[in-house]
Amino acid sequence: MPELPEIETLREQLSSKVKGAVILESISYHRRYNAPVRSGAVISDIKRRGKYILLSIYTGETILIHLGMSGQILWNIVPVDHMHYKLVTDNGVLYIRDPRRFGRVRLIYPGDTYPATFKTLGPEPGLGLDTLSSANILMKSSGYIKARLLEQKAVAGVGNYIADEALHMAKLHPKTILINKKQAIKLIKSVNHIMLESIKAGGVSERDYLHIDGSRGSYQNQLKCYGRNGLPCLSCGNPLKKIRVASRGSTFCDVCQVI
DNA sequence: ACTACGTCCTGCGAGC
DNA sequence: TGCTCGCAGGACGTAG
Repeated sequence: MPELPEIETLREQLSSKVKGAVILESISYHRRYNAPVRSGAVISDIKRRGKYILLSIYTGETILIHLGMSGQILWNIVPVDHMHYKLVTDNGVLYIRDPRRFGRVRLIYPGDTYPATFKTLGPEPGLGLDTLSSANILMKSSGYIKARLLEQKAVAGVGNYIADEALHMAKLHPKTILINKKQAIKLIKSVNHIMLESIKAGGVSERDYLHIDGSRGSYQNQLKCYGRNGLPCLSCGNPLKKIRVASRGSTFCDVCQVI
């Protein structure tokens, strides 16, 4: 959390606010969140890659934002605590609140290298996703299937809830190692479907995640697996179980989801 | 080149 | 009631 659907929702919401806005001040309250952009710089565009938000500036710099697991972006709402960054523009103020401080803000200059994960990041989800290509990437990787999804090489932006939901939809146990092509394609299609549905619902506001106006997403109401440990599986009624896979909590149905 | 693991962090709920 | 403990979890640095 926040995963790709949450970040995409924030990007959409910020788009009309920041495009063309003139930056007046960029203030860092913690070294992890720092983008020393000069006053007067104009934001030309807002993009997203995986779970990153990229604010492009006309002169070529990019403000790179990652929200870690508890980060929030608020527009014209001053956080009461855990405020680590503020971007003042002539159109409003962008605040970053992040209780666990796993997030990051940095300024990329033209010619600078992006974080290492950008190199291995897989394709973006969407109606045009090449499911066969992503399935092949998934089949070439090794280890537990849950860990392989979280590597984000087959599809970018997968986090823990999307991985758990997709594995449940594709009826695969998180500790599955061997999968055939049919299973791989089904899993990729599940990932893509869940991401698109979650974007439609404005993401999951289960814990920290909020929209830029402080309102909540609603996809948490459609989760069939994640966060439902002990509750009945919505497919078969069997109580869902929780185990640790790749150092992460993994909720699954040991009747529906087989290795 | 690859994989695996420790690190960063605070809030909250479980258990004693 | 009040304490401690463990978990929540994405990305990155480093070790092997």
